[in-house]
Amino acid sequence: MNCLELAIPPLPQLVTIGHAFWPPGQKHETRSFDVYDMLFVLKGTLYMTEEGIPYEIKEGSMLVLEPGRRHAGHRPCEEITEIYWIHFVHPAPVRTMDSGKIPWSFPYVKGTNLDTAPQQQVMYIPKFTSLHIPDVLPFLERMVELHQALSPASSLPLQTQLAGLLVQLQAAAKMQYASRARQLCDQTIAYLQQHLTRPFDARHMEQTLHFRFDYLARCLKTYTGMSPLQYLHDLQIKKAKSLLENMELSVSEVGRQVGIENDNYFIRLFRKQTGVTPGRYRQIRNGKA
DNA sequence: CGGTTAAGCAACGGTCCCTA
DNA sequence: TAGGGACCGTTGCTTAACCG
Repeated sequence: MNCLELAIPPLPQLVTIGHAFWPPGQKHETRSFDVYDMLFVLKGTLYMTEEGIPYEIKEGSMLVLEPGRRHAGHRPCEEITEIYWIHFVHPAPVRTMDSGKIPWSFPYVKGTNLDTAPQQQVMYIPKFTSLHIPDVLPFLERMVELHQALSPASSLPLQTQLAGLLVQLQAAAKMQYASRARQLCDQTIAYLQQHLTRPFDARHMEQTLHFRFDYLARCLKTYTGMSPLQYLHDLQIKKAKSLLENMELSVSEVGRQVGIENDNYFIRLFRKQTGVTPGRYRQIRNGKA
């Protein structure tokens, strides 16, 4: 399934939302404008074409029309068709990606107290997919309600409902189409993040995730290129970097905080991953190099 | 003198490759 | 998929040098 990759921040901003029942014979107008148009079909079928590509949006499906593209209804509805539409503004998608190839667990660099701008991140929404309607309907209904009684008290909740809906769509894209190997890779990453400060224990990981260690390691390597231990070290060194930059802890204490008791080993590992020793790294980052 | 870093050594365990 | 073996990385320990 194709997903649109949108850069955040900023978060998408809602322009309008609507709920309608289209009678048989009604067809979407032909137009091109600079907002995203998200269409959810609850009953019936809507026929939409975008830049010459036809879509049949059946009951329980959604389609995202992109800004700046020409879209039109290429066939009238054949029955009473219940739809929700949402218009929101946001820069054009960075790219379109197959959901199976999205690096869902790629770790972002976290902001620190020295940063003055948010780190650039991305979000994904499915371009065209079927949905579990009970998951998204509460968001749609609440948004219509808030939009109808728009006021200073409801405008922020309305925008947060849109964000919640987008979270739901992203989660659906991730879960519905991820292979078992991909899911196991994500579970392994979650395990490593949760057990960051504990000594690595392959047997405990097997028992927790209910798969043989060999298989879990292979799944992880397929999508991250790293073994479990390598991935764990990557997480530990990232956390150590943050502690060195932002806390007044000794190198030994930083090592302990990230789960590496042995000073010597911590320094060697840090140097191997970053090319510099922990003390040197702190000097460089604090501008004392 | 204390904190940090480097290096050598040995034991252990993980990884990789091959075979059945 | 499992097991065996070679290789290599990790880990803990020790010693020593450097620096403020």
